[in-house]
Amino acid sequence: MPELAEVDYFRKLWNPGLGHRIDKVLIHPRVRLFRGTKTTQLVRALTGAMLERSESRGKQMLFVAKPQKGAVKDRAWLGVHLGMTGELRLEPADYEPNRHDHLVLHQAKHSLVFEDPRIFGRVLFAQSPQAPDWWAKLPPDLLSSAFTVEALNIFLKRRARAPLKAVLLMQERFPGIGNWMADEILWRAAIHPRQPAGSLNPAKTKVLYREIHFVCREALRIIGKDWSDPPKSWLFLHRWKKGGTCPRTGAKLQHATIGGRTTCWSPARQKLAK
DNA sequence: TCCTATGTTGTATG
DNA sequence: ACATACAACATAGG
Repeated sequence: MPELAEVDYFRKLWNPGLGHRIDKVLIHPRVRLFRGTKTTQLVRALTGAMLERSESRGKQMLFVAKPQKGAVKDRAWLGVHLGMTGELRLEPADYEPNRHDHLVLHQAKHSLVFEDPRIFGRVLFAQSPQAPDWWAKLPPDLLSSAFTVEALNIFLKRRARAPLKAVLLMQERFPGIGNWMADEILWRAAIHPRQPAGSLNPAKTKVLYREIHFVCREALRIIGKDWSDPPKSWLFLHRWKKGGTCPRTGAKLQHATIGGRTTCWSPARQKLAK
């Protein structure tokens, strides 16, 4: 389920483990979640290491651990992506992994668990003095100063013929935006999800930019804090309801597959513009 | 049985 | 080379 705010919520669930040693590392025998990484190296480096800090950027998370005394000096960098069904949990110290638990970090007081039934998620790992490229080269955060209206406009022009719904899902420019956030943003901006990305005038581009900011900021504040629901004034709470109506117009919401994903919009509010 | 699911990626096509 | 579209990945639940 995780997009920008949900990812940050899950990241913070592991906060009680920060500042504590990892005594044991358990890996699911089916290592699909670890594709592209050497699990033996990961287990060796993290065992005995002290979990120092974590960050999230878009849908990616990073956990940094300091190896035990006497071991190599390089930090251990653990990358986590939750895919479609991934979750992080905090469990008791003696926790035994279940069927869908792929990574379990045992500590003295807790176990840090990464569960993912569909295995669309991913774990990355590196041991190096500096953050590895897969972390350092991520696109700028949508709330950072590097994400400007100009940057938005350039990207929209390059993806000119694609529907905006599909474009907002592109992580290379909109890290953290997923299916529900894209629908929420377009609904607020009163833009039809099929509107070609290159067809927005400067005023509409600014509106889109503003709503990207609004949804990212408020989602982090509300959902990212404690998984609270956003207010009823958001599309979020209405979009999957049977016979759901637009909280602004009261008209019936519409659904269709756009950009390969089920999309919800309010036809009374979001009209295709020429 | 068939359809759906808050995501990415490899591949085909233009 | 670049942009776009879509099947594939894997599991559970309606």
